[in-house]
Amino acid sequence: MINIGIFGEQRLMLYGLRHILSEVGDFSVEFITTNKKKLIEKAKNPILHVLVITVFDASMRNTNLIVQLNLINPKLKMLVISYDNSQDTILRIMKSKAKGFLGNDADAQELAEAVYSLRNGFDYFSKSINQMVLNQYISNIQCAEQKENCEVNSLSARQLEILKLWGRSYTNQEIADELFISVRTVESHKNHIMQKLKLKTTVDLIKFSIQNNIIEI
Amino acid sequence: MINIGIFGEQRLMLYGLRHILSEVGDFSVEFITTNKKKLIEKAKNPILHVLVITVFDASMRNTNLIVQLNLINPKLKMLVISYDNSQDTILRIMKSKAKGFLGNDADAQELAEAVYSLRNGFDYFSKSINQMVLNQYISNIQCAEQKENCEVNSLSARQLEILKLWGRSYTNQEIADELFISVRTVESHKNHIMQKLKLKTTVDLIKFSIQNNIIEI
DNA sequence: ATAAGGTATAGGTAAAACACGTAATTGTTT
DNA sequence: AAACAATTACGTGTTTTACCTATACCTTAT
Repeated sequence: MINIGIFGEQRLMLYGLRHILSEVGDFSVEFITTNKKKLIEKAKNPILHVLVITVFDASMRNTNLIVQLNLINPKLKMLVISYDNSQDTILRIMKSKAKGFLGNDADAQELAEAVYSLRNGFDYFSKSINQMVLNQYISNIQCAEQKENCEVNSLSARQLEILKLWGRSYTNQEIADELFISVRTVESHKNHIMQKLKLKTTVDLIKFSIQNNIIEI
Repeated sequence: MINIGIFGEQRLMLYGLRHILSEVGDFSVEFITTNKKKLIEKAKNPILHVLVITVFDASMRNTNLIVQLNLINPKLKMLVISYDNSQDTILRIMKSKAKGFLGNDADAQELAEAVYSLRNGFDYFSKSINQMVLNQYISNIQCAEQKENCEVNSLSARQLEILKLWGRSYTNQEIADELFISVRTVESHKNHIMQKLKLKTTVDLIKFSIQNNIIEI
């Protein structure tokens, strides 16, 4: 008997998954919830084996939740079912320490297989996910093992200062003038910030900054 | 007995809905499919009463499908279940001649109610949705009274589409590829958006988009 | 004490994004 | 018929990023 929790924003999806799980294997669905706070409470329960998380895509909101859950209960195996199964999404989900991923084309049988795999300590990826993505994932894991914390606290005072000004819609030139440094230095700082946080686009950086109260919306 | 078809891109969701429907009412699920061509074939069947369509959001791809289905079989009532229940999405789905809309917080009971309503010739919208739409009208009125400043609605469908993709960290090139247009056109759209909203920086545009539920954090 | 590592500074180069024009086409509204 | 908005796209110049290298400074670990 495998104890399962189900989380997601779409209630009907959760009900559906509960039905499917009750049919395809020896599973006990302990809870289903659309509420993050409740989820975080329930995720602490050590009897829980697998947490099924349904998401839209790999937005920060979703990946952060997975990271957070992993910190709270590292033994809990997370299986992510995403509506969007683009490469980028898959990689970001896996980076956030989920143990399994199912895309749009997964069926009930694959869901069961995935749950069993996770319970037995193996990762599980949808068959449709190609090898290239898997390879990238592996290299990302190795990378993540080397350098652990990619958090707000890892940013220096100066880096935060630049981020804050930029978040107030300052241009690089204006930031440079404000801080009496070269525009190139401002650029360098931003580059370093992006590297540190492992972000790729401006949009991601702004989202990160908002979420971490560095800039105000 | 109400004859139902189910369509959507996520197989597990479809299985789940079939389970739920078989439990909550006197429904006969005639087919489920993730394939648009098959859907269009099956939608012609006059015995079909209600078509349940699960979508991600109100992208052109989705709204066009609904419009198309309505042309093929105007008697078929379409119930849309959307993952994204932002105001924009709801309004767009409503415009595309779907007869019902369920958001994330709908449960099995509401699904059944919606199907019965549609079968009986009534429209059905999630209770929470009504409130949201109402709120939007209120904010529109306030907006009109104050300024022309909160012009979310002034953005065209295409402009919103570009904004949403960009908000998911797509590069201009990726947006262009996705929509089969030139990178220069994407730039033009962004320029027009900035002009319309009277914004000056990328940062401002992202903040605006987050505040107006155009992009997710 | 010397090496290693992070930080702040800044430049080179190429690519991407942006600002500000112009403009053809299409559809809608008046 | 004329006016207007939306979609498409290009020209041109500026700004910002991406990805490097590099130096000076400071702390920490060996």
